[in-house]
Formats: sequence, C-alpha cells, structure tokens
Amino acid sequence: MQEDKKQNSVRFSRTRKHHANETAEDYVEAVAEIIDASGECRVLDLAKYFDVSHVTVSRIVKRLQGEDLLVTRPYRPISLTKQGAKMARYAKQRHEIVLDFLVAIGVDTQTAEIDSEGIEHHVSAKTLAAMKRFLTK
Amino acid sequence: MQEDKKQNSVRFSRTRKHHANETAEDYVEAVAEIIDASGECRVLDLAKYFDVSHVTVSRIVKRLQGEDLLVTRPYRPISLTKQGAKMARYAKQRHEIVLDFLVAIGVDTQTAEIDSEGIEHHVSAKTLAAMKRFLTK
DNA sequence: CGGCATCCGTAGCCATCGCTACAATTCACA
DNA sequence: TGTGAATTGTAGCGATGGCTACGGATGCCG
Ligand SMILES: [Mn+2]
Ligand SMILES: [Mn+2]
Ligand SMILES: [Mn+2]
Ligand SMILES: [Mn+2]
Repeated sequence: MQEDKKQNSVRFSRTRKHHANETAEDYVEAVAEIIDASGECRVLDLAKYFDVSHVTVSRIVKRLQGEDLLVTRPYRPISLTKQGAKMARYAKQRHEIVLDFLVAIGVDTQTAEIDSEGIEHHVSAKTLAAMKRFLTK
Repeated sequence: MQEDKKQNSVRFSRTRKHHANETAEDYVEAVAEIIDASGECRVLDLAKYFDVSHVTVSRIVKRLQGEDLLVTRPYRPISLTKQGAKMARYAKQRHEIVLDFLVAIGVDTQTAEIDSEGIEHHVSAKTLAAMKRFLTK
C-alpha cells in the first residue's frame, strides 16, 4: 500500500521535472532554428517566435545563460554553448520524431504540430525508441 | 513570412493553455480515484497522492473550487461538482487510452505510466481519436 | 556625425506551484 | 467528556513565467 503510493507519486515528480526542462528545450531549439534561418538570434526574434513579450524572453535568456546553455551580452545576439547546442540537437530530433510519429498514426499535420510541441517534453528515451521503431517499420 | 510566424507561435500558446489546465485535470482525476477507492477524499490524501505538501494541495483545492470543479468546506472532505466529475471522466479515459497506446507501441509499463502522466494533457481530441483507432485495429 | 527608430534592460506588478513554520480545528479514545 | 494526535488552514518565503511602463543602448540614414 505504502509502496504503491510512493511508486505512484513518482510519475508526478517526473512530470514536474519534465516541465522544469521544457522552457530550456524550447529555447535552445528556437535559437538554433533562428540562427540557422537568419544568421543570428535576437531577443525580439524569440519574442516573436513564442509570441511573448521581449521582457519574458530577456529574463529567461539570462537564466539559461546561468545554466550554461546560451551566451549573450547586453544588446548583443544570442548564441548556444556547446551544451546548449547538444540539447538543441536532441530536442530537434526528438521533436521531429514525435511529429512524424503523430502524422504516421493518422493525425493531420496542423494538429500534430500543435500536440507535438507539448508532448515532446514528456517523451522519454524508451518511448522515443518505440516511436522510431514504429516509423521505420 | 509574417503569416508563418503567427501560425507558428500558435502551437506554443496552445501548449501554455494545456499546462494551465493540467493541474485541474490531474486533481479532479485524483479526487475521483480516491473517492472511488476509499469513500472520501481529504487534503492529505491528495498530498500523498501527488507527493507535495498539504499546503500546496489546500491552495489548489481552493482555486479549483472557485472554478466550480470541486466542493469542500474547511476541515471537510472534497467532492467533485458536476463539471468536475465530467472533467474527471474525460481525463481518466484519455489517460487510459494514452497509457494503453504507449504500451501497444512497445513501451514498458512503468515508462508508459510515467510518460503518459505528462503526455495526456497535450493530446487533443484528434490525436486521441488516432490512438483509439490504433488500439482497436 | 547626429538624431531618431528600434531593440533591449529594469522596475514592478500578477498568477501558479513549490516549501517551512505555526495556528486552528476535528475526532477518537482514554 | 476532555485532551492530545492528526488534519487542515494561514503566513510568508522562493522560483518561474506572464505582463506594462519606462529608460538606456545601438545603429542606420539623412
Ligand atoms: Mn515544445
Ligand atoms: Mn492523469
Ligand atoms: Mn497528468
Ligand atoms: Mn507538459
């Protein structure tokens, strides 16, 4: 009984951890995409990308710099650290697999794009592997 | 271009909305489950269920009562409103389908239980329908 | 090369969900 | 029935991520 309760609550703790990482994952992925598309990434680019105010972006960028994922200086463009670039590559791959997977099971593209944006952060390595297997079969 | 950016940012707004609903969905589902299993639902039952402090639960319960999902009185058990019960039924169904679906594509049960706890909130009606189709085939 | 538009940072507000410490209520049982 | 243990509420803190308002920096172009 006690065992069951402890076991049970683990999944909620895990979900809370996934959400703590979510902003970081979306941001590094966005920075990589914006740099790839336009050469540099500015605070305002991210604000438009996520449809939030530049203030929100600015604060989050500062936090992520403290976590060694981004580098920037005041009024300067944003770039990824080695660690940030690594996270971006993983996040992008995972996102693409989740998106392709949803389309593969018959979800329309627009819905798949919306749902995958949230789902991706909760897809563990094992679930990702299962999706990959499904796609290659 | 502008069009693309607007279109694009929609999925992030949507994900933010999903997260705003997440606590409500998990709580009504938990209340229903606890009442079903033990006859009544107390603040402490929820605190143990989610592995958070009773203070966190107490505040959230108050908020959800304001949203007409729960009913309670100080030092009294918690029950669901009609609207809360409806949300609980939907959340439970959706959760079960997501869980079964993950297992069906080859994810081990424990991982499926963890991942489905987060994924469920981002699964739209269309994606849910696709998962159902997959399960019945 | 100076001024102005654009971009970015800071101040300060709100909501949500974590927490500890302490106060109040309830209820079981001695 | 009184009291102490268990339960629940309140006060007050932190982190995160939204916002508006405003001030400072940058850089383009006349
Ligand atoms: Mn995302
Ligand atoms: Mn659930
Ligand atoms: Mn959940
Ligand atoms: Mn989520």
